[in-house]
Amino acid sequence: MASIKDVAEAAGVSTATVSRVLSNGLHVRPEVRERVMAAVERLGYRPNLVARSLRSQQSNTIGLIVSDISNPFFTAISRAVEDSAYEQGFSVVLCNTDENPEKEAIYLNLMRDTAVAGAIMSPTRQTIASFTDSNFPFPIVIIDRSISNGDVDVVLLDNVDAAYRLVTHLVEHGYRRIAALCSEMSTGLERQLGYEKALRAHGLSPRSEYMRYIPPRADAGYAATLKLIDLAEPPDALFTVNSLIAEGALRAIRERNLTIPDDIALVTFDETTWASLVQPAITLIAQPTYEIGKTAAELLIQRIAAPERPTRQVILKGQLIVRGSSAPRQNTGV
Amino acid sequence: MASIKDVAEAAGVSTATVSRVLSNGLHVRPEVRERVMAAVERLGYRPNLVARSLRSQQSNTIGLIVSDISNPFFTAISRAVEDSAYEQGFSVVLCNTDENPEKEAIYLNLMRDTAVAGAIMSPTRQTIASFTDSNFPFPIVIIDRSISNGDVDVVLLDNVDAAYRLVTHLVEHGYRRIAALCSEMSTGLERQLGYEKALRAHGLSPRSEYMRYIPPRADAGYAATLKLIDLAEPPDALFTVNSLIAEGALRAIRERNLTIPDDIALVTFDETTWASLVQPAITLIAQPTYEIGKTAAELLIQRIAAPERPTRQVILKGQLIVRGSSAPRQNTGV
DNA sequence: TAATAGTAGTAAATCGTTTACAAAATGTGC
DNA sequence: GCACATTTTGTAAACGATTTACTACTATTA
Repeated sequence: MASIKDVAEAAGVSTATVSRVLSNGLHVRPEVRERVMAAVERLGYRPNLVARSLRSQQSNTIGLIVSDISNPFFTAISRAVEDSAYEQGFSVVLCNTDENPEKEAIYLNLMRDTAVAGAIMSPTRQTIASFTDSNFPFPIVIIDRSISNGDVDVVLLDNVDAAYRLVTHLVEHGYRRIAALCSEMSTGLERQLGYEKALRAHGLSPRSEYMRYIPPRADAGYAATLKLIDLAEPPDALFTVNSLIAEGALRAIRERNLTIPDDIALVTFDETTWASLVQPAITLIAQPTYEIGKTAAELLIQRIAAPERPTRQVILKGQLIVRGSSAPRQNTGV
Repeated sequence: MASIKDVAEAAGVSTATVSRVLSNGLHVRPEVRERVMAAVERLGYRPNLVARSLRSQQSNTIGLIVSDISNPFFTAISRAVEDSAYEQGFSVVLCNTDENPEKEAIYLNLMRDTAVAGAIMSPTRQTIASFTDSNFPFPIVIIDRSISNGDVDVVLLDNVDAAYRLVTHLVEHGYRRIAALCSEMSTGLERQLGYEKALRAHGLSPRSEYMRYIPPRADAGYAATLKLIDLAEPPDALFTVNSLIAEGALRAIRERNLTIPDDIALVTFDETTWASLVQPAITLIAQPTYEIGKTAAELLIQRIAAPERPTRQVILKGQLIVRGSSAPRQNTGV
């Protein structure tokens, strides 16, 4: 494969001149530039990005570190990140952590060792706890989860507000015994906050037996929902904090032959294909996933260009999409 | 950040010795090795992978080039690829082509310029047509689509067989007017072949008005299904070649207030969350997506280690999952 | 004891760029 | 035609690792 040396030789100039022609074209006679370009063309020369990266101490690669790309939320984000990166001439290294801090640490080290230009990540709880901005030798944008200590760029949903609106919607539609399936991620906790705030705002008090912390997985949502249904006084509505938990909940409700929303209403976070296809369709808060990913990529690329600019926290609002799963409660009161 | 030079200095040896300690440990006195390791530890030294890559002319990165990571099929594959890569110490660069040959070419050039160890790709039609194995300076494994010319590693489904079984299942359940929504990808064409083969094997002849070529998108599936439904003699079953088309088909069927399977049966390819959650659930051929991705990654990594080994074509069978959307046809014959 | 083999370590070349600096060429004003 | 500024070009040193060629030392064997 032709190197810059070959091009220089073929054009009868030094490598420095070739480099100048290719980078900015400054301080090069038009005639020489033509000769160089011709040689580049003829030899099919393409700059070696590894060498460039070594010399310039940075690359055009960004890392995307999420818990699981199979989660539709992160799938959409990754698509948005990759699109934006492509537009700006960056490429994306994909990393799944499975919420495992060790895996996460390994990936962060990899980022460092390969001199990435920056990374977008949804950190595990441990990392959030120990986070300080000086940890990393490259810029980072945090998505989805909030970081209390540390001055970083962040893009996330207004979770408290979103949960508040979702639960308020349930109350307004006549539901009173509203149970919640939350995860222990920061996201889940904030949504719990919004849930409780909404209950209180409408004169209802949170009941501990209606509040469960579970891992964000369908099987966990399934198991927890069965337990809720089997309570002496089962809930008349179920609030879940993500689509995987909701999926499990739906399966459990179906298994017990309950009707949505007559026996129990179901609302959740995150728009998915299935949420609009099942009958009744599911009421939910749609996160602007594509926009989150796009914004994160833009923030990152801007910071790469200007490391000293002040950090930004972008808080996006969710969109309440009302569907059949939370239709106004018939007849029965509390 | 500490370099190998700093470590060498700190340990009072040359950089070559440090390198040897870190790579194989050969020809180094235990005492010296200890000193070096201590220095590595103390300085928190981590080898610079860019430098290593430049010197060794290859990296531990592999490319994954697919049409769209949002397609659940490719989401699952990417997860499997990333898992396998992680286990073997490789990282994955994600590329979406949107079936655009130019984007694909840009990505392939990027792979070359960054000296990736290899790539896994689902090529666009144009690339399939012009494919020759000598095209690329790095190993490639093709997934999902078949390549006629060129001696490459390939992992794909036995599409003809899968489609044959799916359509045969419909026929056995009493359906006779079976329409097909195919894409023009090689995958779609092979599935069409299986569809026609199955019809003929059971004494039915393919009807051109029941055969549509459409892009693999939900909106296209929706539009095409409406047209089929509005035919003078509409089909009594619909065979679609992927989950996106099926999604559109389902929405169209719902819009026309038809009942599945009484008015029209629906079968498709690819297991998705929604296919098992809608009622009736959808009969389909589940591709072993995780296995496809895992196998592809393994083939690739093996070839990276041994470039001269003979190529392999791994053909996997799909799994027919029978559900309500193709329940045996009641009363009415043809 | 000398020849030989093997081990331990060093210095320098290499991978392909970019860039600071120096040198050469060109242009300008008088 | 000379001094000086300006533009163009080349030289060589990085970047940070690996690897080769080579030297020096130790141990083994006849």
